[in-house]
Amino acid sequence: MTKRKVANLLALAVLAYLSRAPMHPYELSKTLRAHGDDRSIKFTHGSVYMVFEQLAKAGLVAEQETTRDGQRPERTVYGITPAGRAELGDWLRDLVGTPRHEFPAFGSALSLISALHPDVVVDLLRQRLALLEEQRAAAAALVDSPAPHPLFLVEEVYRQGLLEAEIAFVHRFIEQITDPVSGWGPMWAGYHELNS
Amino acid sequence: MTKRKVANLLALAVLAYLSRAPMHPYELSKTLRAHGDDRSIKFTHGSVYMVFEQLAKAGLVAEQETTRDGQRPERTVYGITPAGRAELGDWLRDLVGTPRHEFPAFGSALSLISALHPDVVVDLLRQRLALLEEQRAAAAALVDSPAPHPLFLVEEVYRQGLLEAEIAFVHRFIEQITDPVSGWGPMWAGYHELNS
DNA sequence: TCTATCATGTAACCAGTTACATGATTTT
DNA sequence: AAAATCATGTAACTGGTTACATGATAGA
Repeated sequence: MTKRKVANLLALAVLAYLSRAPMHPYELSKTLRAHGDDRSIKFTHGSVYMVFEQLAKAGLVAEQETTRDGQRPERTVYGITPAGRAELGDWLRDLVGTPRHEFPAFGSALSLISALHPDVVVDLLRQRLALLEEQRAAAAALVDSPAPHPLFLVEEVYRQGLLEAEIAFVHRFIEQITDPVSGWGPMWAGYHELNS
Repeated sequence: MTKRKVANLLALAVLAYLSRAPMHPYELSKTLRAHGDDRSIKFTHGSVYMVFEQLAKAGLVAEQETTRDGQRPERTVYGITPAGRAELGDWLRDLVGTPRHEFPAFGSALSLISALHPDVVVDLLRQRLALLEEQRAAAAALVDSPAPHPLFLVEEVYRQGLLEAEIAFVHRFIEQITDPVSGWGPMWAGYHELNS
């Protein structure tokens, strides 16, 4: 996997949309939000412009025309280049075919969690559980809503699966701490006294 | 959740370790790797120095002494401040108690996957499955290895849960595409012809 | 007509990664 | 004694976020 000229996943979305039709950055920004792509890709208004610039510099998109509508600012329309099309395909295949190590924040927190007292951890986990269950309900509503084709919601289904797994994990974790006979609580609390 | 002065999760780990004993950046870097924290937190040698600087600027750690060992470069030892201790606790509680929306790369790819032909998608998913199963085996080996206390592996257990969920999802997705009677393959392929 | 919001873009700042630098050990 | 690796740090580049700017509609 040799380094991509533009690594940001927003760039992947830009290439994907431009492979359908040329657009100017603002329009793309709107389209992304309209399609709910902000659920799966992180971007802001400003970053869209940045990505266009980077893609242009890398030769993956090219300025196509500059139009003006009344006295509004000029709009620069970009189209995808053949190199851009190739990159789009290659990148997508890479992402789908090869899992990469990621760093979810909750995992990081777990690795340092012994710095908290077990009693507060249990409280926090219960709170998390409640919030996760809310998210689960929201995701379920989305997935069950009428859609053009379930393929367009497949990413939500994936999230749901992850959510479900996290909920199960938090449940088990709470039990491991609080189990009255073999729970980690006392040992953890003791260890906690020692330092702090 | 008012904005943190230093947002990088590496900073959280630094605070956690310094809450035990003062250290200099290089030593901390080594300690983190020795503890396998690089599985849950992304950092490089260089970023550790950066984070110390940021933390110092924010008043969460403070330079404590500057020592020199033979003709090696000077080492600057930092200690956590009371403000740092407070930030550590607050931040951890926030991370554990409140789930935040994240953007796994596979999810982003899924949201754009219709740009690929369904046949290659199935191939790629099968490849992914094989790699995921390897990771699962590796994670299982880790979790089953003898450890001081399972609490120190709780983060790996979490990862395992996510992995398991992803494997299940990929399985189902493959079936949805390839099912001979109601599979999405043909429709998807047709739609794909239209543009490109 | 005033205010709010939309449409479009630029610029400044900050954080993170990579590469570089250099003396000290250890290995061959 | 040469080569490799460790120990420690700095600097340059680059990417991403936030804030700012400004004319145009639309709503009150």
